[in-house]
Formats: sequence, structure tokens, C-alpha cells
Amino acid sequence: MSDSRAAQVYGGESLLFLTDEQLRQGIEAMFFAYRGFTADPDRILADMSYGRAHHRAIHFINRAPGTTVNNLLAILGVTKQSLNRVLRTLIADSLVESRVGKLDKRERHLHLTEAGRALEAQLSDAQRARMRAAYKEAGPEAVAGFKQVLEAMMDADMRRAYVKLRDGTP
Amino acid sequence: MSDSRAAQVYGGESLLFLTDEQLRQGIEAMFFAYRGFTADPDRILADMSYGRAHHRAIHFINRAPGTTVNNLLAILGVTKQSLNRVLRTLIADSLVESRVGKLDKRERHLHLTEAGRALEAQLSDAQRARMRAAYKEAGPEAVAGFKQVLEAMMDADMRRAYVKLRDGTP
DNA sequence: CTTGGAATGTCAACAAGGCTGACGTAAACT
DNA sequence: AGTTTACGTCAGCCTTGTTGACATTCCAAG
Repeated sequence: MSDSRAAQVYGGESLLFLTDEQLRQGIEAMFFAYRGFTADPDRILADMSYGRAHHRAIHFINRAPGTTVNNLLAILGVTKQSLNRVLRTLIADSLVESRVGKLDKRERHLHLTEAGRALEAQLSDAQRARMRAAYKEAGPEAVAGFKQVLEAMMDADMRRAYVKLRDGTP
Repeated sequence: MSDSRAAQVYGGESLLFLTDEQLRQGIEAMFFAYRGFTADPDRILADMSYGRAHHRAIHFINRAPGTTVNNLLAILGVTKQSLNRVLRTLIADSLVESRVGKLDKRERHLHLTEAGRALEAQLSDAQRARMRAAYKEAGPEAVAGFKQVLEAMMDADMRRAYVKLRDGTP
């Protein structure tokens, strides 16, 4: 099981890309690339007293303004207590606004303030710059493959959330 | 800067894949996919009292048996205090062995024990299974693109480390 | 209408795993 | 002999995850 060669030919197509060696390369690529992926925003956030969790919250509030805490919870995949701590500081610092729901007063609808949008843009710009350079270096076909593999790697729930965000939320 | 259309044509090739929207998709794909990427080993480790940090150490010790602490530090990108805490528990639990260097007695060479290799295989199998499914679903060309983009996303240092591991350490 | 349960969000306390800083020891280098 | 390198460790801090307890609000069954 641990050293499946997978060097057979199946349906006329070589399966050499499924060797353990190829898979290991992908695993290590994910590890190193994710570090790069988060490095630039992390540097910016380190100066303020924020962390990656704040970035994630800001990102998704910006993506879906008015989203509820529960909604955000599902997307971020953390406990509400964990998210709450982050939100509390963001609200205290006037980057995020929490509005009591009109229909259901239990819900809180989250919005970025002007300052919040400014920080979001700063973080986003930094992360996109690296992404853009990588895309440019690899080319459009590589990018298509990149997205396909990542999507196939997600848990089913997350995949639904991703696709929903990607295709707009009708 | 924040909403560059990038919809021009450059060198005869469309640059539509470099729009902010495309970049944002890639960013979110990385976020969700990384969660899936770590989910299976995390579940296994949760039962023991280990975490992701232990997994990383075990992975790279297995990849480069006899590596030194300093070496591992550079690859993992953490402080020695942080790594040491992890290594201490792994050594105490007889999953890792630390041997004093023969040429340079200041160095400690790290090896997995039999038990260490068993755990590594268990974690590795779980992670590879997901990777294999994703590769299979996306196909060989997508996988090639996936790796290209990830490699281009890494910091230069990490890219060197990655390539060195990938091509064997001569 | 009331009451009990479900949903939503907040507060408190704890653990993992990053970090810095300081220090000690042994070996290697100059 | 003195300096540098490799490693280990102690102490303390921060972020970010966790569980447990609790308040508020909604809704539906009696």
C-alpha cells in the first residue's frame, strides 16, 4: 500500500503521475507553497497586533458583506468561540461592524467599515501580487490545472462553499 | 492597483487569467484545499496527543534520515525552541532517535525508529490517499500545472529546498 | 398564551504551538 | 586562547484553537 508503483497503463493512459513519489512531491509543494502564500499578509499583520485569523475573517466578510456569524463559522471551520475572540478585537478597533438582524434579532450581520476595507485591500493586494507573479510564471494552462487539483483536494463541504463563492451567491 | 482588469492582450496571448477575480479564486482555492490537505493526518494525530508540528518533523526526518537539527530548522521555518519542544516528545516516545555526529560531535543526527516509521507510514498513507484521488480526478496535465504554480508561489529559499528534496540530495 | 427547546452569540479558562531573550555546554575553528 | 557554531533548556509572551457555562431570542407544541 505504501509503495504502489501505479506504473500500469489504464484505459490507454499512463498512470505514472500517480506514483507515491509524484504524490510526495505534491505534498511537499503544498507545504512550501502555503508558507509563501501566507507570508506577505502575515508580515503586514505582524506589525499591528493581528494574526492570520483576523485576515481570514476580514477576507470573507469582505466577500460576503452582511454575512452572519454562523455563516462565517461554517466557512472558516473554527468554533464560534474562536471566531468571536477575533471579531471582538476587530469590532473594538472599528474595522468590522456588527448589526443586529432585522428579521431575526439573534443574528449579527457583519460588515467592514471604511478602515476595514482599507486593511482588506492592503492585505489582498500583497497576496494577489505574489499570486499574479506565480500565475504569470506558470501560464494560463498551468493555472487551470492548479485550480482543478485544489478543488479536487477539498472536503465536500468546503468544495460546495468554494464553488458557491466562486460562481456568485444567487 | 486593486482592480486591474488585465484584460489586455500581450505578446498575442490573452491575460484574462490574471484578473483580480481569477486571483481571488486561486487564493480561496488554496485556503480551502489546504484544510483538506491537512485534515486526514490531523484526525489521526488528534487521538494521540500530537499535532501538525509533530507530523511535519516526522515527515522531513523520514525524507532525509540523519538530517541535523539545524537542517530541519531551516526546512520547517520555525525556531529551535519550537522544534525542540516537538522533538523532545518524539524522542521521549521513542519515535525519533537523536545520534551524536561522528565527524562533528556538536551535531545531532535524527532518525525515525521502527515505531516512528510506522506512524509516518500511517500519516503518509492517509495524506497520499486524498492526493491520489485529487490527482486522478484532475488528470496528469492538471497535476503538472498544479505543481508549476505551487513552485512559482514559494519563497526563493523554500523553492531551493523543495527542488533539492525533489531531485534527490546529491 | 405559555413554556420548553433550538438557535445564535458572548464570556471564561485551558492547551498547542508559534515567538523572543537569556544562558549553558561542548566541540570546532582560527 | 579566544571566538564561533550547534544544540539544549528555562522562562514568559501571544495567537488561535478547544470545551464548558450562560444569556438572549425565536418558534412551535401544548
